Amino acid sequence: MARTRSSGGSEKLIDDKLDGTKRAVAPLRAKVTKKARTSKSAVKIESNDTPEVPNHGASYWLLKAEPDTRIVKGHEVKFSIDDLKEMKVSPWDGVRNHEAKKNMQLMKKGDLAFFYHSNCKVPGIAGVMKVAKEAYPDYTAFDTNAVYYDPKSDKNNPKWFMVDVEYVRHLKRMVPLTEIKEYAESELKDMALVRRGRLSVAKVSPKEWDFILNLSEQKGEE
DNA sequence: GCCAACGTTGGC
DNA sequence: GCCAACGTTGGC
Repeated sequence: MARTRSSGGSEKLIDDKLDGTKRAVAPLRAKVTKKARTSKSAVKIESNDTPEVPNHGASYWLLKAEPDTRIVKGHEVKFSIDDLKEMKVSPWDGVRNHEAKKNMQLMKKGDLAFFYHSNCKVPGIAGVMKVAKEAYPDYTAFDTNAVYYDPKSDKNNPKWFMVDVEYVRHLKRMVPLTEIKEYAESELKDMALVRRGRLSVAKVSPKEWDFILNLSEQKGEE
């Protein structure tokens, strides 16, 4: 389950969230004083009421995609960090698992995510991206010709959602799954990637995030 | 390409 | 609403 390079498609079919969970609080840009734009009736954002999360309220995630071409129902499926780099921004479509979907619906614009390469010679974390658009209906589920068409998803009551992600960077060095597993009983013992291998969209704790970034900076010469 | 782990489906 | 059968994920 992963994003695939989708064949064209009307990207802005539906732009609004349909689940009504809109949250007014923008990711807090640290100390920058928020100037109300033209209107004094603009909502005042006072306090960071999510103090438990560092990095100013942003969260970290991990999303899996398959970088190698594979044929699924007659369609080529493939999406790598290089593809994302080329596209700059892309919808992350094709997630067909409820827990993964739920995680995508929790993503906030500006959150950071690891791009994980799965089902390939060397599975592992290849790069960093950020959430460019929060969850909205996955229109590929409505498209009878799409790989991940789901007849049970109705435009008026969408079953599947996606976010848009934006390329940030490749890691200096890809961090392979084998290496991550070396810490499965220590620093990364609670990591979803380790404990819930099949979940394609998972949360990453700030500590795990930093730990993996550190790994990627070490033994860098390849 | 095998297969373990785990998610989903459907009969009862 | 249990649970066996079935399907899928994804590392190896």
